[in-house]
Amino acid sequence: MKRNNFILSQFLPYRLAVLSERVSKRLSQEYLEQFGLSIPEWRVMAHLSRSEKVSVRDIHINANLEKPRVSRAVAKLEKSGLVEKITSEDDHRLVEVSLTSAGWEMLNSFLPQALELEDRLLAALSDEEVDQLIQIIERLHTELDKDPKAAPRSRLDKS
Amino acid sequence: MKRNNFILSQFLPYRLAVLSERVSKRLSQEYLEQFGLSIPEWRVMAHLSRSEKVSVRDIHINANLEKPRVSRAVAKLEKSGLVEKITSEDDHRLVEVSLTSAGWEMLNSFLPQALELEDRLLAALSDEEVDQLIQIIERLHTELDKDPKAAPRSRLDKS
DNA sequence: CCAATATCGTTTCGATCGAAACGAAAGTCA
DNA sequence: TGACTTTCGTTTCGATCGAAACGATATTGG
Repeated sequence: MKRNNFILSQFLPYRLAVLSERVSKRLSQEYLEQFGLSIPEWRVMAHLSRSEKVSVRDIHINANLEKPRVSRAVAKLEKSGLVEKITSEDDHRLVEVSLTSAGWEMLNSFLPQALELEDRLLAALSDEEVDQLIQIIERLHTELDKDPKAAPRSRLDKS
Repeated sequence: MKRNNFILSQFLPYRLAVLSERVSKRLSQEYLEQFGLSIPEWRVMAHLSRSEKVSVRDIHINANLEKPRVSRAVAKLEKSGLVEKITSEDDHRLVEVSLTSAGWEMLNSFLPQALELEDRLLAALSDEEVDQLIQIIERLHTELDKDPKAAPRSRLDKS
């Protein structure tokens, strides 16, 4: 019956989860209201903003979504006309996903809002703190990379 | 068809989500394997480590879990004998949730592991960086507090 | 006192989840 | 070539999710 001094609200994994959920919820509220998109659907759209003719697997890797989630999100986006699916000529297993013009309209309308929300958040930090945050996140990932039991990190764009 | 320069992997909400999910997954792997607990169940246990005779509502507020999740987690924990539910004498609507001795055993066995995993992560950072991270998280929350459309923050323990 | 309202925890319901199985298509290698 | 393996995207299946409705209890206000 030993009493412990563990404090959930000061526990790093919990802290990260709470902040992340709060930020995500705030953002998803917008694209849900305005475009009826779910989180996986938004991720797919956001990823497509940089790449055309992308496979499901590519989205899976780069948008941190499990394969079934991508498959379902893409299917829904296709149904609502934001995205187009074409089976690749070269490899009939592959599907080439790309934005339709309606998809581009959605992004052109929403990306500025997304960036504005990010800016508003980051405005709470000094320039140095922003750098620190990014560096800290990177360090934590690097530490996880060493842990064989941690999920491998999706190859993130290094810029 | 305007091309945009939005980069998902550099977008703060996404960055936070990816890191948080990776950390959570790594940790939950352990308590799932060792004790068969889900994330909500672990959160309930962790919160109970500091408080006895807690209501469902209290857990809901302090462990960042929706009411149905708490209700289900507590029911499952009761079934597996880690937790006890007693309807309050004073207010028959209230349920007093508390740890059983088996529950304490679980925590005594697992909390050190949880803290060790946290330590391993934080070892990647200097002491200053740890402080910075905590301060940055706090600042971002404070910024969200100003946003009327953001979910209100669970009253977190201020220490 | 009693009606109206508020609060607590559970349950319902339709939606979403991911691990695993799957069929289809390519790649490998003897 | 032809069996075997690998890869791709989808689908199945049982589990979990949260918004809303719910019954039960407590509180409020006239």
